[in-house]
Amino acid sequence: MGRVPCCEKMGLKKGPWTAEEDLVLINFINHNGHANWRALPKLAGLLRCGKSCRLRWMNYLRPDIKRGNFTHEEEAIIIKLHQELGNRWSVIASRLPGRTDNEIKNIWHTHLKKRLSQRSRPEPEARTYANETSSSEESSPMHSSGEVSSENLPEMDESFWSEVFSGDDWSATSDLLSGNSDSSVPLSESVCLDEAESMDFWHNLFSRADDIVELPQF
DNA sequence: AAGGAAACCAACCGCGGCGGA
DNA sequence: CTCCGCCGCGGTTGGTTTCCT
Repeated sequence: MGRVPCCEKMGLKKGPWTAEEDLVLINFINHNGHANWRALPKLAGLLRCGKSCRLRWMNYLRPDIKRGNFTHEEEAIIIKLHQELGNRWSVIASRLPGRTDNEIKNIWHTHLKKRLSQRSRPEPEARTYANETSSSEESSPMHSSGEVSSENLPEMDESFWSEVFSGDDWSATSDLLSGNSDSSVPLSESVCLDEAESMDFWHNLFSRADDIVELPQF
């Protein structure tokens, strides 16, 4: 008896999501919604458990997610709400539009908790999160919340996609995207994006993927 | 330049709550 | 009323990246 662990079934994939899995999930949800997470991976043709799909969507792929650094205002809200609510991350997240409970939880454990505990002491560290956030806008592209304008992005027309998604050969696509392909220039190299740009690149990409990538037949 | 330590964060696990049968 | 299945939540892990010595 007992609950069957969600990924215990044979053949279900675990670990980091690939770009093509993301696309399949996004396309499926865009077309069909996510009324039933349990059934979704099967219908979408993903070798993932529903839980994993839900987590990926909720924490990373949702279009309304705000990426990038937390502002001081957001941090203050988190601290305040945590004082009021404790570890009720989903409630806290609901008060911060665009932020996920997972993200808030991570920020809390990695920065805010530490900072609060150090508050009574001076901060000798050269590299504190406060320093990062205060300087991020101007100095750190990785953490910048600034937008990468679409004109900076590579043109993603049909030929781009036909190159990236050549038929049903997803592994080749993966190789191309990850730069493992020895037969062509890796995408990451050819477009020379830093991390923040990549993020926007993928957001742009996802928003346009609908028109280009066919859903698996089911 | 290299190796170790610390930081970061995506993803997994397991439990509790809720709703339908 | 009870059981069962699903969803959502919070805690935790582990791989990767960055920093420090």
